[in-house]
Amino acid sequence: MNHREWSAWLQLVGTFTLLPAALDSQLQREAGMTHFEFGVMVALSRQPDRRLQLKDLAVVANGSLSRLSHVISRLERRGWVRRTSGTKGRATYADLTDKGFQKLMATGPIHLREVRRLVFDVLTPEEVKALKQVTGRINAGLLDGIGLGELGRRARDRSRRQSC
Amino acid sequence: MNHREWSAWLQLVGTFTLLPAALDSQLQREAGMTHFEFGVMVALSRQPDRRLQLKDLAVVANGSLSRLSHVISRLERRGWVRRTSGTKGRATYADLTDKGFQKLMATGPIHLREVRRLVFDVLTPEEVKALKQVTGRINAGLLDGIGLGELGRRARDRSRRQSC
DNA sequence: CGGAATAAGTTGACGCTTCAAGCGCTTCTA
DNA sequence: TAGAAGCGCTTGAAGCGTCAACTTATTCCG
Repeated sequence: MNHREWSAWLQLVGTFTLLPAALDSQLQREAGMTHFEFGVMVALSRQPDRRLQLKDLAVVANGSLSRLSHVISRLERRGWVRRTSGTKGRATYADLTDKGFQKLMATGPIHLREVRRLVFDVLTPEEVKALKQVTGRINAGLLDGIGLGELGRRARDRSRRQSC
Repeated sequence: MNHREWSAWLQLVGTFTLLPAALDSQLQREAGMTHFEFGVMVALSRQPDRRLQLKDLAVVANGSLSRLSHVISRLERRGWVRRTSGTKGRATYADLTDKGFQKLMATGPIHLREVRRLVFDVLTPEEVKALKQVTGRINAGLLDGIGLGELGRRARDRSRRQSC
């Protein structure tokens, strides 16, 4: 790891330590919700029928199913989301309620203003482009890794089982 | 917020959701420590005498004093760090023990390999340069915000006091 | 000098995330 | 068609972070 890489690494660590903390703190203060919860609600609001199966929601929101289940319970308690037992077997859907949609409409602009202030106001258009490219590549690797990891694990489990 | 910015934002959120999770998970599994704890120990190890006052450690590690106090307690329980009441008044120092240093020597390479795999292996040298530049600018803004906030608060408090 | 403000650090409670275990539908497959 | 395996989801406990309150030492200032 050369000098430039090390210094880039320190900066990256700084960003993913400070930025989520800043966003969470602001959303918590001004809207009583987490950044993750906000992301979940945004994902729901972008669907035509404002609903999504938990399994898919987990992928979109980059979270585990377990985490999502807890989060949906909290959002349900606040009346922003409702669980719906889907018609097909074990599927569970999360529906954004009207109250949840209104909350989102009220919160969105506040949050976006903060994002703009903390991120895009300090970057030139070329830097934005570079940011998108770099994070895109890192994420591809991360998601790839997960995919490979799961497949690998399953394959391993299967072969282990066969060998017994 | 235009289209390119929005897409860059989604990628950035993905990165700071997935990357810390991946790093924490690996460090937890293979070394029984958090990424933040690792960072704290690295910071200590870089000092000539392997010690740092908590207040300064907090700045270096991008964490609150409270968080640090808890973390140091945990590290102390594992024998990797020792608290030392400094000679000057209320200062408290954190000392990296020999055991802690050895642990760090054993863990460092494992972690760095993962960092390389997840981040630098997927980036070209130009992208590394861009990453450093962009995150550097964002962090400057974030720290500035804090700095301004504190200075602002103090100035406000002072002027309020004077006006009474 | 003496009291107020401040700075450094600690603590405990509360909320969120993770991890492991478990439950109940499906879908294979023998 | 019955049993096994897998999937989608839930749950409870344990660990970590944050916040607010508190303690103690220090500095400022009249």
